[in-house]
Amino acid sequence: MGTSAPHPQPPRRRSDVQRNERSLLEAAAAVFASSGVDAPVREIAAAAGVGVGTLYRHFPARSDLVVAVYRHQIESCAQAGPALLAAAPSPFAAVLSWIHLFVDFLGTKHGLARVWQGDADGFTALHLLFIDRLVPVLTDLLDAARKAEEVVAPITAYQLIRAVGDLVAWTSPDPDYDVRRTVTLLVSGLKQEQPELWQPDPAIG
Amino acid sequence: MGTSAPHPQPPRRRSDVQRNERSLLEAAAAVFASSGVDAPVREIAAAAGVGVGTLYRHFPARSDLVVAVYRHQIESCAQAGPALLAAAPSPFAAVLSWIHLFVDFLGTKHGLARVWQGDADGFTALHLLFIDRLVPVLTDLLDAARKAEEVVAPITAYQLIRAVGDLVAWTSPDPDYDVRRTVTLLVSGLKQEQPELWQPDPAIG
DNA sequence: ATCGTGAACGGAGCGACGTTCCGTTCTGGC
DNA sequence: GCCAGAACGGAACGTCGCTCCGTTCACGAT
Repeated sequence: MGTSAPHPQPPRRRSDVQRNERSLLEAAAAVFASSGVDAPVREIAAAAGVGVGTLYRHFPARSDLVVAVYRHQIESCAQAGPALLAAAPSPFAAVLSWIHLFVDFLGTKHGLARVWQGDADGFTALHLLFIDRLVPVLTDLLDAARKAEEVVAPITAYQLIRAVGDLVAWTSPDPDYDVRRTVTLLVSGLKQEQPELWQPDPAIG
Repeated sequence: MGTSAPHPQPPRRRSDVQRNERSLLEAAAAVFASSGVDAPVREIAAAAGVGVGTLYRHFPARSDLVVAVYRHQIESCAQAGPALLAAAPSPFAAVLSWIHLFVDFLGTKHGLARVWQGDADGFTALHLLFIDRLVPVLTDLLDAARKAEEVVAPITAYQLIRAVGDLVAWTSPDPDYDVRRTVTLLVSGLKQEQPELWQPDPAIG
């Protein structure tokens, strides 16, 4: 890492390209909000007044479009990490708060988590963005909480954030189920020495 | 055979109906194992040497077919509950073991959890079977662990089992992620008094 | 054995979807 | 004004879940 190319902007950007990309982003934001991130591609293209071909040229994978739409929200979530750590009464409280910030972000987008790791190869742009931006933030929070001896479970930030993502993925209006409570349960497990798994002796049958 | 009908079956069952149902179940089991529970309906029907119409007549919803295939496994999982409670060194160990039994069951069927609550109305046969059979079992385990003061978090069996289901839903070959570890983390949270959520004062900005 | 009938079958067909492909349009430099 | 080539757009293809209805066939009555 060193003198990385500052801004290798290619020669120019045609005006219609920029206009269409803007239209697509606005349309996608609207459609995502009303119909969820699983909305049909055609619907988004139509809302943008654009052909599906154009949509695919700008955003080859659905997750590319999703990250483009939500990038700034993810960014502000990432930036909230250090701030929370500074303001919270304890590192653990910061971890818990930040995770819930993340949950609120994911929860408001129906089915977002279904995208964030939906691909079989798990190599979507969303996945990458999460790992690049969010995992380091959570790692710092966890390290601080560990240093304060509030967290003892040997779990990586990646494991934790992915678990939360999975939990929130299925957000549905079930009155008997509260994701936030579950997430709190998960996070509170960090305070516990992880128990060994007792297994029945198969020989006893 | 003898008087092999202790249960007064309704009028009668045509032989071809029974034959086709058997074929479908066997084919479904094979296809589920090789291609996951999301396998195309046509593939299952073809493997059974049957038309899709027949498949749908026997199993109107995909989850009906799934429960038919896995019913006995779910059943044995349910029956393992009390046994584990009796044999384990502590009620909490029994809870943890039973949950992992459940995880192993779900984990081996790719995408099973995607079905178990896939419907928008969440009213699938699979959902019902889980609630009817598994939730009571886990409730007993949790009660025992609470009585032993090993579990203090106010979480219902339904919430816990659903959380586990959500976690396992996305089982994918990610070397950096281990569902079992996450589940253990979740369960170990049961030992903790649930923390209050600290929230930053929005006035501070 | 045969026959009639209604339940059971099966696969063509429909609509929705993701994705591709290529003839057409239009931008921007000359 | 002109043109090369980038960008467009939507028809088209393959796949999927699910339905619908003409055909087949099991089985009790005869």
